[in-house]
Amino acid sequence: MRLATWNVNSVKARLPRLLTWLDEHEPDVVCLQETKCRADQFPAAEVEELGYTTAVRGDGRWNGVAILSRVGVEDVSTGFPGEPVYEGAAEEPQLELTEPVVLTPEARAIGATCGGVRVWSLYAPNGRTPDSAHYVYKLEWFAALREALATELASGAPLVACGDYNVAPTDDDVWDPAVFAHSTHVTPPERQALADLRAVGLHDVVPTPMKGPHPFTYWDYRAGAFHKNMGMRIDLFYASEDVAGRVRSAYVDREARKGKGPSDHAPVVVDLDPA
DNA sequence: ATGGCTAATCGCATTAGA
Repeated sequence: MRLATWNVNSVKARLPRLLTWLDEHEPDVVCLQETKCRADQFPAAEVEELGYTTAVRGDGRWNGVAILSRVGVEDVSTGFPGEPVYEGAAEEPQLELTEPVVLTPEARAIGATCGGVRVWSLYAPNGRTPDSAHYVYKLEWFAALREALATELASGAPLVACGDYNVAPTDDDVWDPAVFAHSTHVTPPERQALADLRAVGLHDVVPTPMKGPHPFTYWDYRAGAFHKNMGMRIDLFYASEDVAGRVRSAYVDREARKGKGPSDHAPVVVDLDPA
């Protein structure tokens, strides 16, 4: 069974590359993040032609997550209990004041059971700066995620929680720790949030880099960062113990970051032995 | 050759990404 996670940075802008990638790599399950489109605008028909059924969550602007599967999609959860609402959204001007503003959680998580594995596609809040409300929201989001996944893990079912975590687990997971000294993605509370997730029974399946010593998954579009391998490992594949024990291989497909019109993230691909 | 941002939006400038 082949699973993958990929922040595509707009599924519409990336659709030709996504379809080519699916055709070439033939994954059974793909978790997508930053689809940046409403659920009803997701190109479901195009991926269905390649044999995939879809579970999609998107509210139209930023964010957006999806699961593609050719081994079934059952028991879809559009989000998890306790998802925090980002209050900063309330500061945006409202054009229509006739109705009270109802804030809903952003489209950052979707779960489904695919081929007997509980799969979550996750897109953690960025955090922006460590002194921002968005950073507080990020930590709250991780805390709620931990509770939700702990509940699911208690059932004993095989589980995968993969996606763009927006946290580099160690200093080895950023190209230059000094550059991130006062930034999000590397602060002790963010790394503790990852440790708290591992503490409830999740294992970090670290992929093999296809080049260089670091399995980076993200490179900024600017300043030739990819060319210079100025990257970060922030797309993570967390798995329950039994799934982690079935991992035959895991790698970063940095080929998908090359060429014209790539996402700024590369897919992480994980092959599992049969249960 | 993998290159110096990119995508979406009530757009021609702003916001967000990380």
